[in-house]
Amino acid sequence: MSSIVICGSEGNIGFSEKRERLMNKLVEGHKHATELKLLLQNQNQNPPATIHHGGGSSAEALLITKILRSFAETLSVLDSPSSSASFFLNENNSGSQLVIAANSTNNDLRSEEGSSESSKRFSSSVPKDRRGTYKRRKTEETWSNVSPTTEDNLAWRKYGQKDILNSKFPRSYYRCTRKYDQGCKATKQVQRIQDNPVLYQITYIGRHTCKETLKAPQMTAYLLNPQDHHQTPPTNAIIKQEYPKQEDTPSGEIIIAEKLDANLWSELKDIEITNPPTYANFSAFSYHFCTTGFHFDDHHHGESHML
DNA sequence: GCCATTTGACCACG
DNA sequence: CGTGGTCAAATGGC
Repeated sequence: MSSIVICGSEGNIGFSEKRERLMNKLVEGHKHATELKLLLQNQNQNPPATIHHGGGSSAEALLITKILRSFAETLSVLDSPSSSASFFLNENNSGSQLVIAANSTNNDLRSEEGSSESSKRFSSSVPKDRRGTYKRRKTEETWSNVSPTTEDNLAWRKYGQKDILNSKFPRSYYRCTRKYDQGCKATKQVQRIQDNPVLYQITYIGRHTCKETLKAPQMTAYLLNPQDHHQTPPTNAIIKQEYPKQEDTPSGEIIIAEKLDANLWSELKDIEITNPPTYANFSAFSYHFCTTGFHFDDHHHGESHML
């Protein structure tokens, strides 16, 4: 199962309710599978020598991995705009993810609703010296995916968080840790999907121009094959992860999902390594659809959003 | 004390 | 003028 393309259908309006129920069921299933997986892991990790990454005896773990992946994929598909987006399975890192090839009319994380919070700290009326004028970049290569985890094994530094209009969850802004070292302009935005808080919509803006070091060498193999660089989004693999915690984690399930995903990843490595062609094909395929020249004109496309 | 995150303020843009 | 993206002082963890 390397790549899946689901070409968007047209307005399935009457389906919203069914879809919601479906999603609930799927989330539930995902949760159960997660628990099962953790159970298995615990069993297998008790023995002193846990040399193997991720733990878990291969057969069961693999199976659960697949199950979880199926859930994640299905959820992502359901959770995606019914318009003209395409979805791809992206296995480059932490478990299963769907890459949504941004289409020209929509690009963002916006979608959600119900805002309102104002936790002002203390209003310091002291005017701050104003930092140099900064330009907001307008056209950058962007791509996004939906994932049960915010983790992607890339080195990011959080530099901001914003409450978004009509969004229940804030959006977090990350930049590459090498921004100042190496002038890397990659950034990403992470936002929890309102109708399905188990999932995060992660939008990457700009690709890494830095040379990163590897944190987990094995991961590199996956991240990208250098050969296809017609448009290589998140090129290099990374090193360290800078955000050990989730943006907002109201319930424990997300954490579980994340933990799980880390393990998923290590297991997926095995899968992929034994199946190099699969990955290669997938990789080329997926990235082929990544967007360039994206505009930050969110305000206009209220209709295209994740439900 | 250093470094990453938080968070209010500032700024670009529609 | 409202909204979202970025900056940098304040804060917190190690």
